Amino acid sequence: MKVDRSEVEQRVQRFEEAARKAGLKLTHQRLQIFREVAASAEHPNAETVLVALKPRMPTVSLDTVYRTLWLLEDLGLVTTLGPRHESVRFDANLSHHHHYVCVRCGLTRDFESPELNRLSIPPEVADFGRIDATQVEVRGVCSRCMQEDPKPADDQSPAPNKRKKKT
Amino acid sequence: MKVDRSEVEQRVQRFEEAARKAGLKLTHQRLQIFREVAASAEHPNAETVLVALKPRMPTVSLDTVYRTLWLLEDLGLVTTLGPRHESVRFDANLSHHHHYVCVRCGLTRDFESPELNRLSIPPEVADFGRIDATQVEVRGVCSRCMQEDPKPADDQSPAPNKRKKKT
DNA sequence: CTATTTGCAAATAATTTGCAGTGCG
DNA sequence: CGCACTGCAAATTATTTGCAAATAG
Repeated sequence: MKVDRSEVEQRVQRFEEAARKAGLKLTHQRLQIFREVAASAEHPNAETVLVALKPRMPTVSLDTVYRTLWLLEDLGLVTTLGPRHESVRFDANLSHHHHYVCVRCGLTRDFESPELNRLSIPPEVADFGRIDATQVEVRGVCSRCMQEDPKPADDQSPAPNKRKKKT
Repeated sequence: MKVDRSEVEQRVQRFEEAARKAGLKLTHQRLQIFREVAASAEHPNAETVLVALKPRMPTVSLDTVYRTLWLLEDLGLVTTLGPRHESVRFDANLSHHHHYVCVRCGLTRDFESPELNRLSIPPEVADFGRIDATQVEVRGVCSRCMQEDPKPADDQSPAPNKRKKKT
């Protein structure tokens, strides 16, 4: 499943601009790695990106792919699915519920809502396959983290290359 | 954050019954591990469960915790948050969108819905912290996986102890 | 030119597995 | 009282890091 060529070009352009603005070097690797994620609607992981890149660039290494992808995340040009470096978490709540997740510390809390239990999903989603369940995920910064540092999570200020820490 | 004692007891009872029905041994470790997850609203990971258990059971090992937690998942008594053994996936789609996720193979597809972009979140959720975004996750089994094996995902049939495979 | 970035290989972290002893049913 | 279950230690997988060589600007 490919993303529209025009959309890809637009994304790439946004990247080039952001990189330039942040004073980052526009290397062949970075361009290709970003293009790969931007062109895929499959939400690839690092390994997948590497494999897709190999034919074009036989020498890229997995670590460069990782470094670039996290860099892109820092720049706000890609997001991640699922918990970042975190480990699997287990949930013994079997009733239909929804989640509030703190994007800083990973704190996750359940909440219930009969209304949210009955969302109407666009009909085209059914084309992807069978639908078994529907859940709302609310993302934000929890009260505790807000106290520690009230800066906005979507901070676009020029602070590239910051390294992520373990939780 | 603790779960109601009565709720915990109910969950434990459900576990004991399920284990007995499946012919599994009700060991001290299993009981305690389940009780720990059942009593926490924090969705602990294996490590956290282990640490919580240590005072009561200084000899439990991390691998037993893992084995038990996956067993509980097989029994349908706990679910997992975040991708199971999977790796982080990256998403270059910056517009507000939602996800369809195949629980068998991990395939993830975006979809858009102006309606779902404006969900009303229960006010008590704001108590957890700041709300930055809201996303719907639709789970199911994708068409491809359905073809391979149309069995229901919530299959409660007596097939315990099955081992999970890598994706 | 020269600070960034890359590729390699070795280091970590999370999770799994083989095996011998232990205990539940 | 046997076979499922456990604990240990070693294996595997995903991701990160140190460092010398390569390269964008």
